[in-house]
Amino acid sequence: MKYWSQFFIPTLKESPADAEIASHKLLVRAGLVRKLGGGLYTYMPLGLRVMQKLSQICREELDAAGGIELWMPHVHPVENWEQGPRWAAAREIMFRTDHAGAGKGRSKEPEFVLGPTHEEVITPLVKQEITSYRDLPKNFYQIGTKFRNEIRPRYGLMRAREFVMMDAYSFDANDDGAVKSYFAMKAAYEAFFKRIGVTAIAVEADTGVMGGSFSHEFMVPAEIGDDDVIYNEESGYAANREKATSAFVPADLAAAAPVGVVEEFATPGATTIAALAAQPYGIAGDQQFKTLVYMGDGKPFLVILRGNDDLEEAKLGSLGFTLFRAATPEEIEPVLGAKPGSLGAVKGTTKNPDALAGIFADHAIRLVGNGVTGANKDGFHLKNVNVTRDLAITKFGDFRRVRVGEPDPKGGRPLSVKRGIEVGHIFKLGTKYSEKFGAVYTDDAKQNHPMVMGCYGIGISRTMQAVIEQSHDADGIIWPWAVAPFQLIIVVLDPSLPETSGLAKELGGIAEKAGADVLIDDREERPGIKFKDADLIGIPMRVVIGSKGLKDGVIELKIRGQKDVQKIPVAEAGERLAAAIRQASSRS
RNA sequence: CGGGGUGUAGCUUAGUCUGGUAGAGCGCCUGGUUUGGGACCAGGAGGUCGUAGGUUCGAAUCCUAUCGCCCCGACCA
Repeated sequence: MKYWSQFFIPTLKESPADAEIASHKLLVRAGLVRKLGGGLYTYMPLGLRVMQKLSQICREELDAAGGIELWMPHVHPVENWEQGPRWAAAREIMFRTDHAGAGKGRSKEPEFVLGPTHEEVITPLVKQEITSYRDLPKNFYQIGTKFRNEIRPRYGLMRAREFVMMDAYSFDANDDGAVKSYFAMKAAYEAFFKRIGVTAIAVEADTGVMGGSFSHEFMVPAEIGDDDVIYNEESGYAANREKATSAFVPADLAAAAPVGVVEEFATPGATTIAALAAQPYGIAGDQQFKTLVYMGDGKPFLVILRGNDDLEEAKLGSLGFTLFRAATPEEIEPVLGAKPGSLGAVKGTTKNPDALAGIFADHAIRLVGNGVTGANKDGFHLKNVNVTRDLAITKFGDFRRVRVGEPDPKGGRPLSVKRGIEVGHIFKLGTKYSEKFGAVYTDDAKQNHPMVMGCYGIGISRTMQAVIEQSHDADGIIWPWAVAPFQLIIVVLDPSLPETSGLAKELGGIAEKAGADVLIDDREERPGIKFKDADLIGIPMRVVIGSKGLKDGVIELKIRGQKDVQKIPVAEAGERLAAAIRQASSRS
């Protein structure tokens, strides 16, 4: 039981100037957080209580799923990262210590980094501690601070430089076990989000810099989300746009027969798909091949798409390059022999084919069959280019961005899109890290194998904001019961009177016994301020004790977000309140 | 890192174009009247106008540099 006057809940009437979205404004207005700098926040007493509740529920669900909690350092020797598989890609977002040596009597200071996640720490630890199949599987987790020097922090806690995350790492003897661990975690995540009263849907996701073989993200549907979820409600298909695919290209599509010899024609000034589609050429986008040049680990490679399709850049991650980016015109010309706008991949037209790391084609170009592409000669294109005869494709793959309305891959129904906030992510990693760090075990036939890993994250602080984004109204936050900083607020309208303050204390005690965290607003403020504040900070259950009500022998009980107010005789108040609390607790 | 915007009291801001005593609301302090949905009256404290240079008789205002913050893009839990 806390008294408002002795606690610290600095609420604000006005929204801070630097907040744009509802949840960010409410975080600040309700006194949950205060900003130190971009992406750096103090969790104020009320916000900390929510974080602690989220952490505890997360802990309980992971423990139930077999997780083992530990605590790893946030400061990592840089060597761990240099040894790991993703240093090149991850270093950009990592905070690093000064490497200078002066002043401490050493020729060179050791270099440290602040941990953005902990694969590079847990894997060497497990290598050291676990060597036998008898000790597998194991799933370790921690709940703590993560550091990422985000280029652009955003929306309060939504993308912060320092944030609180649960991260878990599973180690299995074989792939079947790893799949089992993965789906046990998926179930634990679903239980967690259900308990905290948040709608979060699991969607197929790209594995990104983390690597690994498959992955799901947990998305809270919200307009302000950073991600597009492509889905069909009926079939149950849901995927991040980066990963989403469609049945747009039939799997059994036959290869198109050639229609004639490849022929060069002049296209002065026409350097875009649209320009070729216009007069005088009139070549529709779906009759063109689009040739893009990328650099993969320093070597150029080509991506061929249907003319009117867009590249989904994240899908290039499946090609296995550690780092890739679009090539610059200066890099393109020596390889292909032309500037962007006249590029193609027809055999014999590339200036320096040996420089290429590969030619990768999206399946959809098979729909083009015979089409037009750049001649690798500025101002010229080729027609009658046949996919199988004329293009030396290294590998076909899914590289195009899906479009809304295309048939979903599960049932052929039209795909839709909505925005989502990524609050959790699970990866089946495979042996990427265990091989790099030598985390092997010996099986019952004395054979050594790398452990098969999975890794899992829930953004606890981001989830707190996602809850607000999903659950608020014009007056303020509406906390789900399980994560509310306090579940019951007792508003004492005349706190100086012994009968009101005495009754508040008595009812508060009863409510606590029934399982609620209780806040008593005992401030000497006008009623309006107290009601507004109670709504703003979003306490789910409210009792009002005032001398007016006591004259009639009643107190009031109201549920946040509902309109009706129950008047309850003082004599029944304790019992009725306890019952209401038990009911609310059991529902959450 | 590219593009756009912005920095004035604890908070929200006016004033900047067109240089001339820095103004308001909220909050805070004192006194009074109030007291069931962000009260009212009277009085008061609080600002080197992000920072550093420059132009000028004179700079919040014009110029240059620099830093912070916000938004859009590429990345992430």
